[in-house]
Amino acid sequence: MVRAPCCEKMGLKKGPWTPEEDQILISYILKYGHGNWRALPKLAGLLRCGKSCRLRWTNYLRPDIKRGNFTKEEEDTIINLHEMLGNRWSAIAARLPGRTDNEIKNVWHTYLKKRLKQNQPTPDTKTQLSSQTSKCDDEPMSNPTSNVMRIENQGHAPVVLSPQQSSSDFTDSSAVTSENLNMDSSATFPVIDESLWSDIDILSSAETSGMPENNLAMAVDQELQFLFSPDPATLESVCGFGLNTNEEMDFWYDLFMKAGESEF
DNA sequence: AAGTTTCACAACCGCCTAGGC
DNA sequence: GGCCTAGGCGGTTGTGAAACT
Repeated sequence: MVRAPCCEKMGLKKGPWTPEEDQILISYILKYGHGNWRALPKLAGLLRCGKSCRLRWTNYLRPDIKRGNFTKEEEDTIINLHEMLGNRWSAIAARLPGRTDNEIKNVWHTYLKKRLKQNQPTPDTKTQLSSQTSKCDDEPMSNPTSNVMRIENQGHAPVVLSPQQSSSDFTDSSAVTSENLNMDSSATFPVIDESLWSDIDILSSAETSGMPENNLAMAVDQELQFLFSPDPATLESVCGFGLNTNEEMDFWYDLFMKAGESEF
């Protein structure tokens, strides 16, 4: 892919924004909106690239942004969500109204990570928990095997998201706090690996391409056994908490029917 | 008081993906 | 189907302020 020339080469300004630039950007967006970020700076009369304008707006100028220190509740929420989601800052930000992914990321790196380290268990207890901790501090602590854990919490039970869904799909839900998460922060959930969805895509296309039902059932069976190992009870618990939408319910129901319900 | 280090956060960079053509 | 672009995301850097020596 051919990259657009950087701002400086285009004679565009970089670095901190001035109050005048802010004012121009705000008044333009309030008047005309931001349909096309690339065209916006030109139309607004700013010597900035569209990307810079977008970042300035989304991270700083947006009227719904909450400025000021994070409350204890917000910090706990970030910690809980980070434990579940890892470094998916935008997903975390979607659950904290008025906070941006950039702000949350900064708070995490400068403060919360250290706070967590201070509260970290002693080496003994650490050994016991070793199966739940990852090599990297920034990786989800309850996610020992997968690259990305696609489990999100929608009020009560965690939701397993398909790749077509994002946390922003749930922005209508109220802000998540450690209280209304309604969960034990030490609770761990079976991990859904990102590869699950691609595997299921493959199986789905096999289905539509007319793979014999028995073969398909076996393939799905094996896939699920593998993905949800170590034991079928784990899978059962996955079904129990993961199916919060009718679509998901139907999807998994179909899948399990084909795989042979008795197995689970 | 001056120099150095650490902290906090805004901004940038580069990669990825969806969607249009 | 392949190319291109815009927008989104996470990682990293730059810089001013605060704290420390």
